[in-house]
Amino acid sequence: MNAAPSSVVTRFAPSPTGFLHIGGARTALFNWLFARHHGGKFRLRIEDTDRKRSTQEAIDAILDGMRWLGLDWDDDVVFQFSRAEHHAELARRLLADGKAYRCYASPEELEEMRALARAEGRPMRYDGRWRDRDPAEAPPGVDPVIRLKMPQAGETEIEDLVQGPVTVANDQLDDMVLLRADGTPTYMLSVVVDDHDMGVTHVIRGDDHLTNAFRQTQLYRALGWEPPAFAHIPLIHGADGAKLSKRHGALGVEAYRDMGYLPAALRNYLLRLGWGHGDDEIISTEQAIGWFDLDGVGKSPARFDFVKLDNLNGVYMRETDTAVLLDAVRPIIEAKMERKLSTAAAARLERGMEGLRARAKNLVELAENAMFYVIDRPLPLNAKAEKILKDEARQRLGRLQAALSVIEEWSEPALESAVRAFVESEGCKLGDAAQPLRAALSGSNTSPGIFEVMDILGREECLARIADQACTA
RNA sequence: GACCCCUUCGUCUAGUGGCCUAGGACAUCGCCCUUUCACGGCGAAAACACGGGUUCGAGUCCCGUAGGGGUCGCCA
Repeated sequence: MNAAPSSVVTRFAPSPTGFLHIGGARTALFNWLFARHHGGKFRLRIEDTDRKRSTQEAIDAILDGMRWLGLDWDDDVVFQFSRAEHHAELARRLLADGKAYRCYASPEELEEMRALARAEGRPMRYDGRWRDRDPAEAPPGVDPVIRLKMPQAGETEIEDLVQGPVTVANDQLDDMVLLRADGTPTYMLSVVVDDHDMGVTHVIRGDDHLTNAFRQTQLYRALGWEPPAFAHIPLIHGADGAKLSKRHGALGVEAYRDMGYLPAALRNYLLRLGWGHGDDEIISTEQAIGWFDLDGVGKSPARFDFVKLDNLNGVYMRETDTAVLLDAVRPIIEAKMERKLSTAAAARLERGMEGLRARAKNLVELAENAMFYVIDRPLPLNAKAEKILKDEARQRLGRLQAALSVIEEWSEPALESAVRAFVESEGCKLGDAAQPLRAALSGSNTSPGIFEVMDILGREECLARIADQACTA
């Protein structure tokens, strides 16, 4: 299980109590990038020691989210719970070595301790009452927890790769629980042992773990191990600067997928949240791997901005192959229609993709904008189209229908010159013909270029759609 | 409350003592392109939290204040 000490090993270690949320996704991305940049390993560990809250659905959601984001991991996924016996064993070893002790304080006692500390304005810590007490004084019938004997004087310093040197006085750190009364290991013990056993060299995680790093450093030392390098990245905040909540976008990555975002765009966005490389904004994954480093990570929390994500996603939409887009958008369309696309409709969709993708900022919007290519007549008109199709416009459409029906070659240039000639003869502006045409053909006031639309729809369908709206009286 | 951390345009950021008259991007506003909507082009407005030092010189270093965040579980 040990990796060569010289090469970089990072890990992402979510607890499967919910989906892979956006903050976790960024943490995973940074770990992945750092490992790939150094040609090291990126490993995945599921911290499922909380049996009451861990679920298989959450595990699946996290794995799916990682795959969707394109963050592949090395080696097998480690399930922390499966290693519990090993963790417990190390706690007992610490006990035998005199580096840990049994504590018989009841939950009620601890609560009193906290209440008292709060009342006196002191930090709320366990007072170490069983640290040096004779085990013979143990109350009968109480299962003890095992606590680590933390140093009581001096200070602990960590050289954080993002935060810089951070020091805390050891009297701020209480004797943490290693093994619960029921004999199961706590998170603090499990992370340290697993990170060590997995050969993790760099622990890159959220800022909320910074204070844990001090206690974990002491545990490493008690165990006789060298602590890994730490990098605590700032948390992501909501648009209003407050902690990210669901309302702010603290959603699972699958929610972003369902909203029509492209994984490459989300990756780019997340990368730029708290990390920068000069003036670069659009950064490919290859470039990100080449450029990523920890000292480019900022120290202050960043706010999540959907508007910028939308813009970035639009950029990626325009750069993505139409074939890829087609595959992604087709199921969305078929779900909307509740049936499969006919061959003819699929062909139109394919041809229309180029013009469509430039106008959509996400896949959902792309699907919506593409609907007119695949639905059957008569087309429903939206309010704007309805407004365009006044009597005058409908009559003009009737005359245009006649002009178009005799056209020899149904191609973009031929269509354009035919419409322009028609406009000439009508003595109106191009828009006076193009907009009614657009409304009749797409059922909306916006669409890709009208001649492109006509070409893709084909003569028969166009003429029929125009006839549906035209007034020949 | 205690401890730790943070603070450049509305937002993400560049900036590591003189290159800063503080740069880029998104958003906003104007103009151009244009059959619509996007895209694109050009331009505008917009920030060093505040107060003290240090220095010939500070956005960059130090101290304080204010504001924000994180942590204080037999959760992870």
